[in-house]
Amino acid sequence: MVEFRVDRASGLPAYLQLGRQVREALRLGWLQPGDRLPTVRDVVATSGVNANTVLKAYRELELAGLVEARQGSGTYVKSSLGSAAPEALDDLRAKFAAWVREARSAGLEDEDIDALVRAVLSGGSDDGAG
Amino acid sequence: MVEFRVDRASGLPAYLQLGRQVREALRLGWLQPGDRLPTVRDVVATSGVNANTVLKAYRELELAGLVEARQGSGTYVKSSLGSAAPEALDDLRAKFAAWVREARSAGLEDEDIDALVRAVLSGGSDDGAG
DNA sequence: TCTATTGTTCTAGTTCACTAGAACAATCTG
DNA sequence: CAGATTGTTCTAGTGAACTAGAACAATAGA
Repeated sequence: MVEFRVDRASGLPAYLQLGRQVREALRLGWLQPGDRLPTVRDVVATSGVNANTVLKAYRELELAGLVEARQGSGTYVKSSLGSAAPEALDDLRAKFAAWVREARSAGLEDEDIDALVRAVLSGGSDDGAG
Repeated sequence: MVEFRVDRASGLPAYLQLGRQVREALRLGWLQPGDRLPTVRDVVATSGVNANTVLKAYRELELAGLVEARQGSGTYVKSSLGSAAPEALDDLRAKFAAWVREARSAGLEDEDIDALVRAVLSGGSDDGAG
């Protein structure tokens, strides 16, 4: 079962946060075809957002072909998104977690780590000769 | 000189994107006290956002004590944010870039990498025993 | 002083995210 | 069939983000 976390202070619309979390869960294998998402009313009770907002998120996922809504039953995962083997993901996650630990012990705050990661991922400069 | 990139499709308000980019540049040492930010009109011409939007971003940075606006002259960096040594940052960046390359060669798409990174950074589960 | 540059303020309006509440429709269970 | 559960639709309204355009204020430099 996926647990949604909606951060109202992030500035990102709630329906986008919900959609992103489902997509991430799909990529990491936490959600697989056939799994049921939390009901709209569940999410309303858990996260405090309005039913229409949840519905908007679910509808976009359905338009993308990722989930399927069955009235009276629930919303189910329709197709997967992951492109990597679970073992590879585990291995990479462990290595990245180690890197994070090293960064922390080097004195970096969480925001520093975030900035660094974001710079590499969006910038794409992976050669040290720049 | 910082180059702003405003992605209107990201869902994140433009003024937040601008503010975040300045903060990240401060954390990575790309901006230092005394440096001048692009003028409001520059940003307008470059990114296409409205002057009021740019001003909103700059004003929040000024409220945070990070920059100082001097009418007729420009907006200048007032204080730093980085908590780590430049060499440590370089070293960590190289290591993380290597990890990204490894992830790509393992078949992960950029979105997979993003999901994995986000999960580790926000979840904090860095032990493989979960 | 004069001129260009830059930050600043103001008004007016549009679009989108979100809320609130109610009602309807399909499915499952007994 | 009856009742509970779930997704769905609808109307109305609020507030934030953003746009557009104009004008003002302070600084730097000739």
